[in-house]
Amino acid sequence: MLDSVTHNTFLPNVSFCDPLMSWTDLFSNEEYYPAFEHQTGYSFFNDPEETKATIKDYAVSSCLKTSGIKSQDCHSHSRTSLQSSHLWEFVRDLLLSPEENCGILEWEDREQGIFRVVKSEGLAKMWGQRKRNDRMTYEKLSRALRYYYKTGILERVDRRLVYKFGKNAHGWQEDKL
DNA sequence: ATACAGTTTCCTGTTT
DNA sequence: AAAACAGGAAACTGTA
Repeated sequence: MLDSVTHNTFLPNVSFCDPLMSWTDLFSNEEYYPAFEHQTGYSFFNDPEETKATIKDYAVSSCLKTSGIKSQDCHSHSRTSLQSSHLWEFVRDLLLSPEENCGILEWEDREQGIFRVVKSEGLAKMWGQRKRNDRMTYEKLSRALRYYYKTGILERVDRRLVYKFGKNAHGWQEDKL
C-alpha cells in the first residue's frame, strides 16, 4: 500500500502500444456484434432492454476499437497506458485519456479530483477485460471502490456514481503532470 | 510454503 | 421497480 503511494507505477518501458495489451486485441469482439451498423431494425432480442444494452455495449467497444486505431501516436502520452494493476490507477488513467475512455468516465470537478462514472457497466466491462474476467460487473467493481474509502485512495461523495480522489491517490492532478 | 494486499464474489439490507 | 450504495465475510490470486 505504502508502496503504491510513494512511487509511481508508470513504468517507462511500458508503452501504450504494448502488443500484449493493445486496444485492438482487447476489444476485438466482432463476433458478438455482427454487422450492427448496417442494421436498421434495432431489435436483436425479444427483450427490448437486452437490445438496448447490446447497442450500448457495441457503442463502447466500437469506440474503444476506433480509439485504439487512432492511437498510433504511441508515445505521445505514455502515462495513459492503462497497464496499471490497481483498480484506482486504471480508473485514473482512463480519466486522464479522454480519447480512450469513450465517455465512460467524466470529470465533475477537475481541481478537486471529483469524477463521475457515466457508463457503469461499460467501466465494469473494461476493468473485466483488463483483468481477463468476463464476470465483472459494476456491482462488484464498486465494492472494490468502497474499500478505497478506508485507505484514503478515494473519498466519499454522497452522489450516485460520483467519487473523489483522496489524499493517498496520486498522479491525477492537472498541474502535477 | 507462508503471508499479505488487493481485489472478487456473494449476500442482505437500505436508499434513490 | 431498477440501479446504486453499504459493508461483512469468505474465497481467490499474484507477488514477495
